[in-house]
Amino acid sequence: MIEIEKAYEAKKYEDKIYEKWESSGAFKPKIDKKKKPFVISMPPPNATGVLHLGHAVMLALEDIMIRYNRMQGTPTLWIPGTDHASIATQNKVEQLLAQKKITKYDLGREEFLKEVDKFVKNSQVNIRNQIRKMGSSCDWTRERYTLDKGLTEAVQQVFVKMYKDDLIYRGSRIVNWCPRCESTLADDEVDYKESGEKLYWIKYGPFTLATTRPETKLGDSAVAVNPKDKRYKDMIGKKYMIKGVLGDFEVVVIGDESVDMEFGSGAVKVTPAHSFADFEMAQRNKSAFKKAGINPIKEIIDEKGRMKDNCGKYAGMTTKECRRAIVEDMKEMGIIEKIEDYTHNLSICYRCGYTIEPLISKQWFVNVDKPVIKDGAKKKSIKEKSIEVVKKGEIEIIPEKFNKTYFNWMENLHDWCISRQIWFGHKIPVWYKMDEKSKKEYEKNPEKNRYLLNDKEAICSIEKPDNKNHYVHDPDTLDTWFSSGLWTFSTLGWPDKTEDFKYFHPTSVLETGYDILFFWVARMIIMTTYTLGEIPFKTVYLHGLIRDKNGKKMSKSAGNGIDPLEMIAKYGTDPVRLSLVIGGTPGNDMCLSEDKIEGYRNFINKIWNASRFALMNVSEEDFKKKFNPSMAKSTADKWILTELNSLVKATNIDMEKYNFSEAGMRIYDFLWNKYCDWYLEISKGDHKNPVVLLHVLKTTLKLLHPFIPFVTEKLWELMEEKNMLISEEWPKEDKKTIFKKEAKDLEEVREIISKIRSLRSELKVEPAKKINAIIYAGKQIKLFEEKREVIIRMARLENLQIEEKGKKIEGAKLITHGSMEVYLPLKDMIDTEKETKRIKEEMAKKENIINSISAKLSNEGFVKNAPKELIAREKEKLAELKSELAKMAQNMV
RNA sequence: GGGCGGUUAGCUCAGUUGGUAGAGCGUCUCGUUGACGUCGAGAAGGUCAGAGGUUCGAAUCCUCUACCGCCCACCA
Repeated sequence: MIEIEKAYEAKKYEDKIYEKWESSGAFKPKIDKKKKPFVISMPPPNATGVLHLGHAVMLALEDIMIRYNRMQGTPTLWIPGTDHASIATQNKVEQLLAQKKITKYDLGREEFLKEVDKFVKNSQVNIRNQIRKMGSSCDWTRERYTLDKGLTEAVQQVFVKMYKDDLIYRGSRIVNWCPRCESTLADDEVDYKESGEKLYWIKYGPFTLATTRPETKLGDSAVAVNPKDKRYKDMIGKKYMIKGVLGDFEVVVIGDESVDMEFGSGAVKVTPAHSFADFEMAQRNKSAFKKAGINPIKEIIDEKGRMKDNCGKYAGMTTKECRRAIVEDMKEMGIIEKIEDYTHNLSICYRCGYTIEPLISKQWFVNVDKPVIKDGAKKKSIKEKSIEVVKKGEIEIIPEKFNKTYFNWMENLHDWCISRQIWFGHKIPVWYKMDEKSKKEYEKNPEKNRYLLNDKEAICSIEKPDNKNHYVHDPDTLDTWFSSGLWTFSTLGWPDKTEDFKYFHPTSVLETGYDILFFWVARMIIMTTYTLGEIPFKTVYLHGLIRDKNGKKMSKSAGNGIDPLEMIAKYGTDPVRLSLVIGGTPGNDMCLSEDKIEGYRNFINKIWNASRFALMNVSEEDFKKKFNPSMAKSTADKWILTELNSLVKATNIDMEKYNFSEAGMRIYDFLWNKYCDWYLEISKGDHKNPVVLLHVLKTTLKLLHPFIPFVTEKLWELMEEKNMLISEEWPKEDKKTIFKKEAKDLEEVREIISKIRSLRSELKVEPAKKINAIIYAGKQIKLFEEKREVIIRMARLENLQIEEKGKKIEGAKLITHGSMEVYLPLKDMIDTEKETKRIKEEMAKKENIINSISAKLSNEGFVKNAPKELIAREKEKLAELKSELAKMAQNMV
């Protein structure tokens, strides 16, 4: 007999329990080549900072999978780590420096990177603590960081391999450029924001055309029209002189299908150097430009978003300033016809929100269409291969609906721009040969003198080329997703052929939010199938976004955010985990409120108190007894064991199908509504069986452990178990604990008690008032005799008479259950009028059901086509209802 | 513009091969019964968005409509 506190206090135990797990080595798998391991690479949080709910739900779900598999006896590995998140982190540090009025240029590259490292080290300490707070059972001895030496080597090796395969090339193309970050961005790193702008109608030689960006007129080289457009058809191929604010200039008219005849005047000015659509149009119409002798590319905006020197008096202005000035000048010249309000989508940087400036720049790209992966006689592009592994089912995406999204994205993938003009990140392993003079010149200002990097004299190599020539390292760093694309295998020691790599790769599950399916998941598939020729993971499980109570996105500005750490401090980790898992289905967003967390805190306390009761009722001696099915004595024992067995069975199915919410709910229901409300209550009477009481509880604790590891582990410890629960064996089905007859019997007792309770409540008989009851139990007389004490106590009876059968008892209320009858002599306690009304309503309800079932049974089609079992069940139900209805009439006063 | 998804109790959502609907929270009534008031007992509450179709039978499958949401593309 053990006495514990009345309420569970999470704060007192959680940190200690975590420490105990970690120091015991339970998080570290033992490599056993006879067994297939279960592996998850934790999506590495950005090294920028604090844990939010997105991380919390990720950690909760992954820890559930990990603990479940570990308890199955599978060697289980969960690798934690952090991502350097180049742009995000660099921006963050720049912001911090800005508070001290320092820019990165003040510090210089080297010093700035030292600052970033300091910041990252600090963040990592926080992140580690926060991951621990969530109870995550990951293997810290294998923790990795994308800028680790080993991972950096992996990145360089893959780059070199791609370079040798001619998959990587350096080229001048139009790119998304963020003038604030002064870097390129990948297509999917661009966000769009609706913005109220102006549409300027400009007189343009023989045309009038509409534009939102009059300042780009300085870079125009053509006017495009739709070849089907009768108005302009004859002008295609001709050259025109256009009056401009800096004097006249020449354009050629090109015909392009993409021009919308309905929009504006149907004629578009073309600025290939500063618009994606225009760039593509120029490429499609190369010959027209050539014929006209016009160079399509006229660059007018620089990397800082300012007008270039070729823009005369506008040179040096930002594009915005230039627009204002140029519109004024155009007005003066009388070439502005009208200005309209216009709303459209502005492209902005996903990291800093600054307006994107498309411009032409020399960058490194990955060719996604070049056939390079050998597949039998054929060769496949990385894009094709990545589509194939999902199509063939080698990788399964949960929920399935994201397959389509994935294919759609992959199929439309363009060459991936991987170079970033960011200081923080993996340097591109390319070296440029230069003479001494150029090198000196270059090094004075690498940012500005990039043009000196001659890629015809470039060498791709991890080490600096070692000879007498002068070499300059490529100043750029790689897109952060390049390195995270290697995450599943770079963390396992690749390119070294380590034991870890050989044993644990490919990983089992990749669990993450659907919002980074493209950013990360798709890139891991690309990079891994290309580099290793194998998939990175077998299953992708995508969770949804966490929203607030009203389904709104949580954000700082809206003030509706919930801080997981604050909730943990208030309620404990277990409730936070449960509230993030229950009610969530893969791929769907989920609402979270503090109420919900509080509700699960109550559940945790319920478990604590159920255990408290059990511990108080189990003697020293009983503790030592090992449960076996023959110890089940009473009907209640057999019922709860049968229920437990089906719980175990259903839970296992749910866990295998990744239905964690269902699994959690089912265990919740079992513990609260079956174990506590019935079995435990019954146990307070004559039929106490401490061994079963404890066995059922302990099995339930095991099932709950992946969901709520802390409280279950604490209780396990209190039960004086030697092993920690984290390393216990997961419950299996045991057919010997199925007692069909007894389980059904107890359900009948439960039903009778519920019906008496319900009637008492309907008739407003106070709980304190004890009443008499007579049960005609028929064949079940023995069962009801056995359960006499339970019925009296739980239905709050004074006297209970149990007979096999008997006469009607006049004036007593009748409850029926099957062929059983229960009479409650309540004559004096009832409001007759209300009671008559109630009975009439109930009888009407019953009649309705009877009618619909009879209709069904007299329907030829139903009888012919429905399964026999169903028909039999319906018939039985009908008979029962009819007899109950007949008996109900007796209750009419 | 292209694609995907949603619409079930007051709220948040389950519903697994089609067999007349479930949970949590909230609401109402009652209750200091030997673990728990972070509790217990009981109750009310739904034409499963609308219309049509397939079927003996539809929340579930098909078509259309309405409203909501997301992703992708981005038009000057």
